[in-house]
Amino acid sequence: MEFKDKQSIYLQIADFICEQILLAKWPPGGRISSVRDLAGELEVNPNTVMRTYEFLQSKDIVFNKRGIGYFAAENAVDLILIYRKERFLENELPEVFKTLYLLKIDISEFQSRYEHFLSKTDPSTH
Amino acid sequence: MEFKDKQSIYLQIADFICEQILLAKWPPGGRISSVRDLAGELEVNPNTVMRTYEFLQSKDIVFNKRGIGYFAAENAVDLILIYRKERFLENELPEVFKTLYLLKIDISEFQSRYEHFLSKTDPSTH
Amino acid sequence: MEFKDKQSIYLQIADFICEQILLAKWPPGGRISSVRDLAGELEVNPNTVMRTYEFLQSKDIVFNKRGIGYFAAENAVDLILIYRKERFLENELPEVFKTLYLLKIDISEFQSRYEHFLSKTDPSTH
Amino acid sequence: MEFKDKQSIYLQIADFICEQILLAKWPPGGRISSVRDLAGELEVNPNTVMRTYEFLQSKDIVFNKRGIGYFAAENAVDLILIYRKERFLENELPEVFKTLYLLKIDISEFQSRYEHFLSKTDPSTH
DNA sequence: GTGGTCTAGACCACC
DNA sequence: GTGGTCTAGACCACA
Repeated sequence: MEFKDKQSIYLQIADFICEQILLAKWPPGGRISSVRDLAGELEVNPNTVMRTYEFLQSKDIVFNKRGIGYFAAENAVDLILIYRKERFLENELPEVFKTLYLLKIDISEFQSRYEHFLSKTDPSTH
Repeated sequence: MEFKDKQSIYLQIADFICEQILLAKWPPGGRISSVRDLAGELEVNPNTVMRTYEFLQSKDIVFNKRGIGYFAAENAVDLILIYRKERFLENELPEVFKTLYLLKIDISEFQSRYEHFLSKTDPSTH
Repeated sequence: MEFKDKQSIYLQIADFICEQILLAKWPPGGRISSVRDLAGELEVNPNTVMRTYEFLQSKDIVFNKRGIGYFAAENAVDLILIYRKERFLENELPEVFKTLYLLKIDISEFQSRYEHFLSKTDPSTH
Repeated sequence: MEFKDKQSIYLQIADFICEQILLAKWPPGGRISSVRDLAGELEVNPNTVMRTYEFLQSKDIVFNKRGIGYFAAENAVDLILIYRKERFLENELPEVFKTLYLLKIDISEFQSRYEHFLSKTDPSTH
């Protein structure tokens, strides 16, 4: 996994984990990778993964069983959707709207670009 | 002016200045606020504004007349449009698409929210 | 049985066993639950119960007959009282006093809460 | 400052800071020690203090001004009182009551010990 | 094996 | 100067 510079690695890992859960690759209630395993897989320091897990635990998206490991919460999908939707609608979307407006990008151009994106990502919809 | 945590203050100020120019509130070729004035107005350290001006100068959007002050470039609007459009299409838009997809936000919901945004921002279009 | 995060599980089980003995639910000199049974009942790993028994054995509160099982010591009640009283007066009480002082909780409030606690726990005193 | 073994250092530092604020030694709204300074003073690693500050920030007890430092929140005293009172009433007090009951410690003995504690801590009340 | 904490030291962006 | 992040490596308690 490659990381971007603009955001801290441990938050990028958090987003990655949330996506795995949203896409049902990691089942709610199930055990998730151990700190050391995930660190090895992503080629980062275990402390960095630890930070990610602490962050997600503070949001109740994952929880810990002592000596056993971390687990995705049963309602993890809902919590992630709430958390990301809030972040998106409150912070990101207004910025996008402002930029569309300032750059005079038409909604139809936006739409056609989105359809192009979809056709690459999720061919099943076509 | 309030600043967000996720992005550095000097870049947020740079965006603010670009918007003023795009919206024709600060005319191309005209003198822009002095470092000291703008710092006082935005309640930030003058060094921070200085950094913003240096950043914009490196992009040729503003220039400096020694001892007099900073001025918006004649072609500032074009430069800003190029700069922001590139940033938007390359970096921001893919993220937005991914989020729309993950959160299952429909394009029609996006569109109606955008129209609502427009009606608040620019009543002249209605 | 639910366990708290702040203290290790095997010590919480030790306290649980001591309470059973103090409350005369497990008679001194009598056989106590097998490691396997108690582990099943509390839904923990047998190793964890094993550790509890070893800990209590090191304090002479329980002892082991090889091949038969664990037994509460004849003088278990006295030992537990000495052990817990020491821990309480030396460690816990000073912390409680400090908190009462910092939070400005009056002794009368403390007392009324204690009476409420007693009326729930041990109705025979009323 | 000396630390106990049973609780992690960064949480002990958090309690220490809260006490400073409760005792009005660190004024609400005022700047608190920088990460490095406090680390040097307490003779711990800066990362450890950093963790404390992150923890307190997550509870809104302190906040950060970028590049300037950490500040105690204006309503820090209230937040600390709420936080500690909740922790005390929900977790610690029931344990104390149970112990008083199990060890058959009389409330009058508790009270006299508390008065002795007060006379050492806060002579002004006598 | 699991997580949790701490240290040491580095580098960075930012004010 | 400030905080923020990351790495490396160590040690510990716990299951």
